[in-house]
Amino acid sequence: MNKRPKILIVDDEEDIIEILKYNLEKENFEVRGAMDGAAGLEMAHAFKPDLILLDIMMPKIDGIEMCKQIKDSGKLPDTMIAFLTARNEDFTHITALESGGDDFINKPIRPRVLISRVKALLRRTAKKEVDAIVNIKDLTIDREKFSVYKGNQEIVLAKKQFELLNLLISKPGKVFSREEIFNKIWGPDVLVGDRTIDVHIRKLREKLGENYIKTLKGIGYKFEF
Amino acid sequence: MNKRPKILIVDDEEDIIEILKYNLEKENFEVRGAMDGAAGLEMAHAFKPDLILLDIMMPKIDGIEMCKQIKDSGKLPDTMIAFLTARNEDFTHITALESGGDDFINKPIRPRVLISRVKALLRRTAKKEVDAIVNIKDLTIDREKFSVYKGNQEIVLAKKQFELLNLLISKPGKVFSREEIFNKIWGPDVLVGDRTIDVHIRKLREKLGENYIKTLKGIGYKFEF
DNA sequence: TGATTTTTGCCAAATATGTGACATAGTAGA
DNA sequence: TCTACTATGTCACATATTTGGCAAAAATCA
Repeated sequence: MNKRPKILIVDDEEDIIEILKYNLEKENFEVRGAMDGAAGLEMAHAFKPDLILLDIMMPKIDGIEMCKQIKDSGKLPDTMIAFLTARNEDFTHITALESGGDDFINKPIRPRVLISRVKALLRRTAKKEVDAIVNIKDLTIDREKFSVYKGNQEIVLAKKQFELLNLLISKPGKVFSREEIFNKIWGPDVLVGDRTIDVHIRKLREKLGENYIKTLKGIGYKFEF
Repeated sequence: MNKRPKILIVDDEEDIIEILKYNLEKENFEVRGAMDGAAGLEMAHAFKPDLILLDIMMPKIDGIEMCKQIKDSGKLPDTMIAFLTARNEDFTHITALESGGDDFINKPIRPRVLISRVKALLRRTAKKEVDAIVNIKDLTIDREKFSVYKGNQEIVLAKKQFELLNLLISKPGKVFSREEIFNKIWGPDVLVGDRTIDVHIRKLREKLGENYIKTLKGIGYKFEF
């Protein structure tokens, strides 16, 4: 890592901020604090931290609301948010994750745990790229050149076949329902029979081999890796 | 949010209803009140609220019973239920959770807290999307990949089996009545024999192992964690 | 114990998908 | 223009898998 990661702590208890700050600075992070949601929001946009540690229960704007505003604004796409919560607040956990938070850390906070969680979260930030060339299993898909290699053997795919493969590997492992496939490849208006997808899948399988595309009956298809 | 969320308050103290109503209406919610469980049930089905605030201690039908009846009927799948409880009633917390409640709000009620909890709960309703990946015991359920892992052993489930498991773990520990399961998985119209669920449960148990799904005779099934 | 409910093994019906043969349309090259 | 070729889509039928159901056995409750 080339620069000191920046962390913003938002909590209405000054003591907590101080303790966290002390521990994190010891690990060479750059730390700032804010004592309520409004101040936190402002500082988030000015300071552009890599990570925000956010207490849920706060006056004025609560942590969840603040998180939502940050995530919705889209202005800090690379900032991770972790909630600080009291134990036994299972419900808030769920809401917190739904608001777009990336993790939560239970109070009372144990410094060791805190540090390792923080580091783990920052590692996640580091890699976030989408590429024109995807390698998966022994396949290489080049979205720009419109070509697919198995090992270094080129496989020529027809357009629909390529689109289909491309869709499936856009989220390897994810199951795509037939409906989703129709909508994404044929568009919502085109009307084709329901055997059509099977046929294309079959042709793909003929060219690629049997061990890439898996059928889940009644559910859809997925690329297996 | 496009429409005014509807809230039903059920409490045997008129004062409480009035105070809550006043505060919630100020926030632009549509509020109704009922003074006992029976009336509450009736109004719940007629009014179809987004959220029910439910006192636990009530004459005739208590709050927990009322909650159970609503959740078991499966007819108001999108209605959240929050209990109003006096502090230090931990034991009721557990029962209340198992009855399917979604949150608790402690009395005495502080309007600020009330409002923010209510908003949080409604946010949950709106964004129906739950986490794609759930970990529980040694199981990992990935809703996107439509797959289940026990440790790192993949277990392949058929659609209905997956749906069933998914329902059960959506509230671990909660007892799902057969009726609720029917309504949620088959929908209110489909007609299948009442041994059908058992059969699917069996197949799930065959695949997962015996220690996950517990039968409560005459009541229903639950996922034990 | 008897009554009720659930589990289980076995099987049948319903459904979804795979496959081969074929129709159509578009395209490139002669 | 014609021909040969390919991509796409369709159909009918074969197959595989899932789902639902019954009845006997087992478990549980009262």
